[in-house]
Formats: sequence, C-alpha cells, structure tokens
Amino acid sequence: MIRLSRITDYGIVLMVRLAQSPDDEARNARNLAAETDLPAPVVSKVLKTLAREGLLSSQRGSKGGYSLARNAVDISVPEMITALEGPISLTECSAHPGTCSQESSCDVREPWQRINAAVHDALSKITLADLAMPDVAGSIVPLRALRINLTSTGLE
Amino acid sequence: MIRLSRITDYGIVLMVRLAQSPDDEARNARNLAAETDLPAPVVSKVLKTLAREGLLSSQRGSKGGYSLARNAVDISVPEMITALEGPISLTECSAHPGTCSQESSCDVREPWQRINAAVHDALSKITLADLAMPDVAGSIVPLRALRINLTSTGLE
DNA sequence: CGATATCGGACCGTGGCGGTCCTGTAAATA
DNA sequence: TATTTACAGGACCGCCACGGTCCGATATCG
Repeated sequence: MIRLSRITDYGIVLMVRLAQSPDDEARNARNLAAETDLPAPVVSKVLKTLAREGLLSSQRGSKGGYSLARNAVDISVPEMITALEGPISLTECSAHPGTCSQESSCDVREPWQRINAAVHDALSKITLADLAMPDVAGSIVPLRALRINLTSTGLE
Repeated sequence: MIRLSRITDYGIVLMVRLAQSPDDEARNARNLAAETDLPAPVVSKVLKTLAREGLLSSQRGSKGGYSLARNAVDISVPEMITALEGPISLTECSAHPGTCSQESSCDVREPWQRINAAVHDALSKITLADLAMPDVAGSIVPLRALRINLTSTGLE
C-alpha cells in the first residue's frame, strides 16, 4: 500500500500545527493533543521522537513545550518521514543493503533504486511550509500545480 | 519507510521474469521459484493473486503455467502494486475515505492528496517493459535518466 | 486413467505498530 | 527552597497484518 505509518501521519500534522503557531512561544504536548484531537500519550511520544531527531527543539519546565528547530521552509517532507520511520525506500534492499540474498543477481534492483531516488527527490522539494500554508481560495499554493514528470533519455 | 510489502517485491520480480520469457509458452510456478530462488509456496501464492487480478493468464494441467495477460508495455508499476497490496496511497484517508474522524477538519489532507496523485502518476509512467529491459551497457534504458520534477505554478 | 498444475482457501507464528504508563529531570514560580 | 509543570527515556502490552505453509479440488495433457 506504500503507506506512511500512522505515527508519521500524526507527526506531520503536529509539525504543521507548530508551523502555524507563533514561533516565539513553545507549545506543550497536552495542548497540541487537544487541538488535533489525538491521544495525548501518542502525541507526547511523537513529539519526543521529532525532538530527538532534531526537527523540534524542546524546553522543559513550566511554560515549556516544543517549537520548530528550524524555519518551516527548511524542513522537507522526507526529513520528517525519515525521522519518524527510518529511511525511505520502496524495497528492502535499498534501505538495508546486504539483507537480500540475491542482491547481486537481482535484475530488478537497479531500476527500483532509480525509481526510489526519483520519488525521494520529488518529495524533498516539498517543505513543511508548503503543507502548513492555509488553502485559501485564490492564494498562491505551490502544491496546487504539483506535477511529477518522468522524463526519459531521448524524450522531450 | 514507505515500503512495498515483500510479497509485492516478489511479484514484480516474477512479472519481470515472465516478461523476459518467450511469450508463447506458459511458465509454471515451481520453475519460476527455482529460477528466482524464492520459496515455492510463496511464488505460487503470488502468481495466483496476479492471475486473479488479471495481470497474468493461467493455464491448468500439464504443460500449464502462467504468462502475461497483456504486453509488458501495457502493464504499469502501480497496476502491479495495486494488484498485490491494494490502492496506493501515502495516508490512510486517501485510500479509505471516511475512516479518519477528523477528515473534514484536517488541513493536511488536501496537500497529501496531491502529493499522492503525483507519486502515483510518476509511477504509472513506468511499465513492466522498462523494468524487464536488461541493463546492457550502451543500450537505451528509459529509466536511466529517470527524473521527477515538481513544478509549481509560476515556476519554470 | 494418471500425471501435472493451477485454484481456492484455511491455517499459523512472528514482528511491528499503535498505544499506555511510569520514573526521572529540568525549568519556572512563589 | 518547595511546588508545579512539562519533557526524556524507557518498559510494557495487545493486536493484527504479513510472510509462509499446506491441503483438497479441479482442469488439462498424454
């Protein structure tokens, strides 16, 4: 199904919320949980992970909480995905080389590698800022005309 | 990890093998299993699924086996993936609308939909024939220059 | 009839994942 | 300093999907 884990889905929703919040104040887990209507322990867990991975900065104590470690423009989709569920790759052999026994003889491996890279590159062009941008009618939404082109060697 | 299930991986490898075989004779499961060095029962299971989904045609009895239902050029990557593991989508709400409780209020939903469509479109440009093409040096390999471009509205 | 294969489905063990909870520690406030 | 707030880092658990196996039925060829 080529699906993101639910945790990752949650994580990105939370990141978007943080991106939409005034960046001078930290948001706490409970608050974000209530806002997104997600189970509090899970939200806490996800935020911890994102902080450990360097995408969020955290502050303890009262008035503490989480905030973006960087500007939303500088946080890409694959970064968030990778932080929450490890390296992005369609096939096992791309993510963990050496695992597959017939890695050397597999004739499908190389094409997959390229497809993989292409998907990864495509996603890396999308930033948290793009996702956080409210979808107001008439406003310029970069993703609006999102198009992925596969161009082969000689074709144009 | 945005990963294909192992079954799907196997399935595509098998499809490639079938695409590389002379198309006038059916290949049986045991044979393909030995060739790909995959567990025979699994190969059998995967082939059955592919046949049921209409990507392979099967013939029973002695001298029976499996062969491509269509020309390799007319079988796309998403078709194979979908046949083996259901609809392709990064988030649950795209694959099974109505499942997520906050579907209406979710502000990340729409961007994901578009990203999803873009990835799907990109993959759909790749055919089984592309994957089956032997990677001989110097030959024209369409995937060789595989590139996915995200173009936003005003940009060029 | 008998050999060969697919077909359809039941079956099972394991591991990952979503989810919960508890203890420690840092910061702010009074 | 005492108290409260909130993150940090784990341990822990139940469930379900997934990979994998196996069996009986059916169709085809010789």
